[in-house]
Amino acid sequence: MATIYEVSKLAGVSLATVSRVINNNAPVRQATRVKVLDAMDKLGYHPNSIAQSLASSRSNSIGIVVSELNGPFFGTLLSDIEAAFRRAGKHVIIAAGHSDERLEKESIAFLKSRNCDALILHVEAVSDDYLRQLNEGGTPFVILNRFVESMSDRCVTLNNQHGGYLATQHLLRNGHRKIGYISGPMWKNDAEQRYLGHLRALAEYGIESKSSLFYEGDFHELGGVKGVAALLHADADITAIVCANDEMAAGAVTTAREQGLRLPEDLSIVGFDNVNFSHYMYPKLTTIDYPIGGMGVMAARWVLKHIYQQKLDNIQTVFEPRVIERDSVHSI
Amino acid sequence: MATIYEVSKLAGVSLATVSRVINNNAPVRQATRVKVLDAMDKLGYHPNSIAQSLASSRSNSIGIVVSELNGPFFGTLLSDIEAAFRRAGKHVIIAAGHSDERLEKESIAFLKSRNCDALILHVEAVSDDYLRQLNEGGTPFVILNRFVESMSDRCVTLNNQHGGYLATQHLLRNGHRKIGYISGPMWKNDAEQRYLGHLRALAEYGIESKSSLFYEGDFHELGGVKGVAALLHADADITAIVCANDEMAAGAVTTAREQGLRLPEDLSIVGFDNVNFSHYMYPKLTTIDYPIGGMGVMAARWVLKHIYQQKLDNIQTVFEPRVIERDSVHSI
DNA sequence: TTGTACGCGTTATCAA
DNA sequence: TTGATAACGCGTACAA
Repeated sequence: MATIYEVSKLAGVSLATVSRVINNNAPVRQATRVKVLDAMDKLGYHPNSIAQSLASSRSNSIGIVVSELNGPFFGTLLSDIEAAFRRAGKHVIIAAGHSDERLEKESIAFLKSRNCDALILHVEAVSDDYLRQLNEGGTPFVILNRFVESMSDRCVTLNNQHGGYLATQHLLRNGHRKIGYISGPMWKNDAEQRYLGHLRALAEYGIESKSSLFYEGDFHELGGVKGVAALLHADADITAIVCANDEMAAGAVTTAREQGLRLPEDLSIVGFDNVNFSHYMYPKLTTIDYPIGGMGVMAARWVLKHIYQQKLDNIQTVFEPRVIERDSVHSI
Repeated sequence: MATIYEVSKLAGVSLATVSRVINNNAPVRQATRVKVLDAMDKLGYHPNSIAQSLASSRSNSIGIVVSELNGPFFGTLLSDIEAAFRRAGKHVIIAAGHSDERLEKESIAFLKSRNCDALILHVEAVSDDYLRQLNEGGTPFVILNRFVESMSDRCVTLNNQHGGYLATQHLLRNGHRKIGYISGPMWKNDAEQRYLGHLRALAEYGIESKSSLFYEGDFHELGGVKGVAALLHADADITAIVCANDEMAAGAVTTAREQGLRLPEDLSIVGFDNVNFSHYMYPKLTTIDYPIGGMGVMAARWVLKHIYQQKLDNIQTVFEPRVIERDSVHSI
């Protein structure tokens, strides 16, 4: 690999000048610039990004922590984040936290040890206190899908509560009154918020919530499977169920059908997230759109703006969910 | 951030000794080691991986190129690769090639400029010649899902042809004789191989292929949608269709049902890949398992063994597909 | 078993 | 507008 030194020799200029044309951050006479560019071309020169990093104490890399790398939800998130940074010549280093406190901390430590210029965190298990402490640590970060008081400007969140509200309201408007709810793990903030929204919609219609209509799942298929079973068992005349995410909705749909119910005639179901497979389901799932890709891009823009001084404005931190009407809700 | 220099001062030893205990690649007296470890602890020292890289001309990072970051297929691939490297203290840098020649080349250039120690490539658009040429370029790489003659030991592939064979054979064994085929883009190697396998199974049963039973799709949902429409239009008494991947199968299922067909009674469908949503479908999709996660891990092991000198054996380069029987095939 | 000294390929400061 | 030259933080011969 050719170095900046060889380029400078071939072009007959100094190291410094070559560096200047590479970064074009200082005036260089056009003729000189051309000479340098030519030399770089002839030698097939590419800057060594490691050396650049060491000298500039900047790695041009951004660390991302997500819960899982697979799964439809994080796939679109990562895809959009990667694209945004790639355009800017930055690269992402990705680590999986698996919703586990130890692993999340390990991931963050790992990324920091990689000298990331910034982090984008979708973490669920670590405490707010931990994050506040991390905040003192030098490496700046943005938080996805979670609101921490003292760093509100760096939290990109969905209005989860409103999403939960919309899901239930949609059912209510379609005439349903006996509505089951399959929740995510209540220790997760988004799960709690969605449920709160559900309760609010119910309250608006003067319906009181009953514990027999609630099931706490795991945000995975199995939670949906067990959830319908439990709900149907406890209260056979439920006409609709809202699932706090699409994966559980998938499990719910399958199980309900296996129990002999016609969907959506006998049971309406609405999901949450609008992941890519939700319209491969049968019936196609009515769900709440979670614009995760856009939120990822916004997090990326925050980093680009505040860490790399790009001139960007309109950093939006709160996103609104909306209903995606498909075929899994029956009007009664 | 504390540096190795401060540690050496505090511990009262030389830089070299500190380096030795960090990498523990040279004898250090136990007492000395303890002193150094203590000093590192007191200072909260963490090695600067960038400086390590520059000095050792090794980045401990592996570049991965996949077609898409989202989508169920690549998600599990990336997840397993990341986990494997993470355990070894390496990290991955991921880039999307989008099945486009220019983007694939750009991605590779980008990763090389990041000084990756090795690359794992799932590329479809670049030519074999390009890969052979890349092979001269210094950065070693492993190829996924593609066989290039002169570098066979570094190609981790699925026996796609056998997969195509199995899919059709399964249908044949269930009594189907009029079988449609929705292919991926024939310029893609795996699409071609799968189709060849299909033809071979047909031939074994003495059935000749008809062009009216073939449709070239795009490996996406839309291909399945258009595919069934075309196939059913051309030949109304088809009893089964094999789709060259699960996404197309999803589109096929939906469209067939919209055309009033009962599945699987009126039309059997088999997919390929066994992506995670294939059992969220209705009917649950019978498909061919593509052990993509395991193949990714194997690629990672190759890198660990050959680039990082880990003592690993049993590098398997050819994987075998198998039938996953679910509910989308009807026996006649 | 330990220390010295140089090199890795850049950036950045200061003069010129 | 350009050129010396000192960092950047660490690995690694080579010497002791």
